[in-house]
This record gives sequence, structure tokens and C-alpha cells, in this order.
Amino acid sequence: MKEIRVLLVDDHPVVRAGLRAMLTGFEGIAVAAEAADGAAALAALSRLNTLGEPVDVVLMDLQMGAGMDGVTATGRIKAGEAGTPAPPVLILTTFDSDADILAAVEAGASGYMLKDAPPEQIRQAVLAAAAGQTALAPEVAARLLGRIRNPEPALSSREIQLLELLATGLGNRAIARQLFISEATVKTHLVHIYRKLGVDNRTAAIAVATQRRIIRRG
Amino acid sequence: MKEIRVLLVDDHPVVRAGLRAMLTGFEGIAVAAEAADGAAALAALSRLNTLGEPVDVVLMDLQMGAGMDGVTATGRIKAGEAGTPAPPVLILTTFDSDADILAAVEAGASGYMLKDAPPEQIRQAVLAAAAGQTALAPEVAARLLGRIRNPEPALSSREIQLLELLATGLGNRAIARQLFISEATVKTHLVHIYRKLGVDNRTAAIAVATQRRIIRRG
DNA sequence: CCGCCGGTCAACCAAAAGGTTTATTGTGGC
DNA sequence: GCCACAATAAACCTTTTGGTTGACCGGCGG
Repeated sequence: MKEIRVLLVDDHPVVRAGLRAMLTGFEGIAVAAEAADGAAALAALSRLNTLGEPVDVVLMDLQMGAGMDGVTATGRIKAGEAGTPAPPVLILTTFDSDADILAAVEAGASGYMLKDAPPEQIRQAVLAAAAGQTALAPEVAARLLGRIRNPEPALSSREIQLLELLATGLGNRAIARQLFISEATVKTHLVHIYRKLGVDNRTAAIAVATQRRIIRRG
Repeated sequence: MKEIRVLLVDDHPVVRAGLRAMLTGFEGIAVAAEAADGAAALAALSRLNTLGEPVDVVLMDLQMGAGMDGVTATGRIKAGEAGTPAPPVLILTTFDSDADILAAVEAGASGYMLKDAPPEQIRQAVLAAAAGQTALAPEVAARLLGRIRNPEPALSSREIQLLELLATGLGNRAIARQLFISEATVKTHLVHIYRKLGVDNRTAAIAVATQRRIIRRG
């Protein structure tokens, strides 16, 4: 059986070295190339394609310091920017927030693994991805199921707008002026937000909203 | 010259593999053992000590999922819990917020490197630590120097500690309980923090502190 | 030795935020 | 037309914060 050729995409040299060491230690898996960010990954894919040595699986980190992040890179790869057919993309990252997972899956990732996974789990995931299957880390799968079981109340766009102003440190009066509404209305909105997020004060609301990636981080 | 014996402490198997591969590739550096969290690190140090094979440098991650985190582990090592003399501890982590750096240094770390550092930088840092010197990543050093140049009102480490709890959404009472101080003291600290940051409420303090990377957030 | 500073605490007052109830308006679905 | 719901708003009350003043202790530097 042919070897599975993997492209590593991660901005940390240490992590790349670790994956390289780990994967080349496995039977039937080889590291075709490495890239430090999304742009380099696309370039590497194109290059290997024209060389007639296409990669079988892309192993990609999500958050990569300066360069193009993993989600957009995955989207571009899946859009065929690096030549067709697009290889399966397996996400390997540290965080498992709902927003991250959903974004990755929507971008076309065929798997989502956590960096603290044991080597064997990573190997299985690579094999599965190469075979065209999807591979979710147990923790991730559990979280997705739990979210389906009890869907969380969604915030309206107006409420999110309020949350964003909230996070900048404005008081209720200032928020009211910004949005051309009365202070009373701001308070009403806040009460609704608190209920939906399961908190009882503004700083906790910001903490939760940030963690769930409902609002941006600075 | 004798080889420098390193203990790796990181909860990610991938990262450990990467560091092992990287370090053993360097002349004069060997990996003595690995540990997945602080407790295991202490155990490993004791064991190697009694075997007469003491480690020369501990390379430690700060945030380690479940087990004992890096700061407390560093503190315990420096307190001599794993036998004396305590080896130098070199922090190798992803984040470079003031809070993390200060906590690590106060715990007795003799260096602070970032995981996205090039291998050569890591090698230098290990050599420096083994020689009893301190090693700071350029980015970290730059920020500390910039802090000294600018007579910007510096927050005390206690104040930063408060700020971190603040950002999790806790109220004054909860913060007081967490830190084993009275609510009055919390309020006093907050007033000082507000003055230094130039704000007049807690959410604004969090916003500013996050932006200035005094505390970490996403 | 003395003064300064960081950390601790208290009492007090004013302002802001949290919580509840009630109500009006507009929009979209059935 | 009716219902549900988002957005708006007010009145009322309780709790939490913010701001000030003053005080005590311990360490550290002049």
C-alpha cells in the first residue's frame, strides 16, 4: 500500500518537529512538507501538485500567530486554490470552543483533533482522513452531542451589538447614547443577555461571550 | 564537557516529541526524562536525583490542562521539594502576557521562551539556563524594557492578579473570597487599578488591560 | 531611624447596575 | 386576525460598585 503523504501546517517549529517525529515513526505515513502558515501551506500544495507528488492529508493548526489562520486556509484549500482535487484537511489544535469547531467544519475540515491527544489517536485520525472519512476527537464529539441535546438560546443581533459596546467598557448611559435608545432599554436588553448567557453581571457576560466567540477579541 | 540533562514538562505528547527530537539533535544536550504535568515532574526529579542522575535544566510549559500547572510546579521545585539543589527552570509557553511572565519569574523561573521560537533560540536558552544565567525571549525582553522606559504607572503583581479574577466575571465578594482578603481591600485595589489604567469601571479596566496585554484573553 | 510604599481593612456616601413588572409598537408566521 | 417575539420604555426597589478618607503593618532604602 502506498504511503500516506502528509503536509504539516503549524507556526511552532517545536510542534512541527514533534509531529514529524511522531508521524514518520508510524508505518505507512510520511511527511511530504511543512508550512508555517496558511499561505505557505497553499504554496506548498501547489508546488507538490505540479511536481506530481500530491499530498494525501493536510494536518493543520487553527491559530497561527501572524499569517493566514487555519480556518481561512482550509476554506481556500477546499475551494481548490491549490489545485484539484483538494486533499482532506485534518485540524489539530489546542482549543475546542464551539465556535472554533463549527468554523472549521464549515470551512470543510474533515476532522478535528486536540494537541494533547495520544499519538495513537492522531495516527488513527490521519488514516481515517486519508481514507476519506471524518475523525473527531472524543472530547470534541462529546461536546457537539451535548450541544445538540440542549441548544443554547441564540442572541439577537441587537443583543450582540450591545455586548460589543459592553466589552469596550461603556456604562449603560453611554451605550444608550451610542445606540440612540433609552437607558431603560439598555437595561432590558442586558437582562435578556444575562439570562441567555447564564450570568448575572456584565463582566461575566463579557467573559462568557468572549469564550464562546460571540464577540471578537481585541 | 558533560552533557546537559533536560527534563521536559508538557501535557502535549506532540510538543514533547518535538522538543525531544529538537534537543537530542543538538550537541551537548540530552533529554533525561519527560513529564505530562507538574506532579509528574516533581516525581521525576526526585527519582533521577536518587539515581544519581540529576537534571541540569527543567523545560516547562505553563498551562497544562488537568494537572498541576507550571507556575506552582516551578515554585515547588524551587522550594526544594524534589531535592536540592533545585535545577534552573526554563519556561516554554505560548502566551506572553505580563501576568504569565510575572507569575513565572516570581515562582523562580530562570527564563521565559515562546513556543514559536526558532530552534536555535531554544538551544541558546537551554545552554544559558544550564550555566545559571537567565534567558528571556526577545519579544518578552523587549516588552519588559519598554515597560522600564515608559514610566507608565505599573500595576503591582497583586493588582494584576485581581485583574485576572475581575476578567472572569467575579464580583468583589467572590474575588475577596478567592484571595482570602476582605471586600474592602478588593475595592481599594480596584480603585488603584482604575487610576493606573485611566478608567472608572471594571469592564473598561478589563478592556484596557486586555488591549495592553497586561492580562491574557484569547 | 525614619519615611515611603504595598497590602490590608473600615465606614460612609453617591452612583450605577441588577431585577421585576408592566406596556406599547412593529414584524413575520400561521 | 391572532400569536409570538424583538425592540422599545417606565417605575420601582435592592444590591453592587465607585470614590473618599483614614488607619495599621511590614519591608526596604536613604
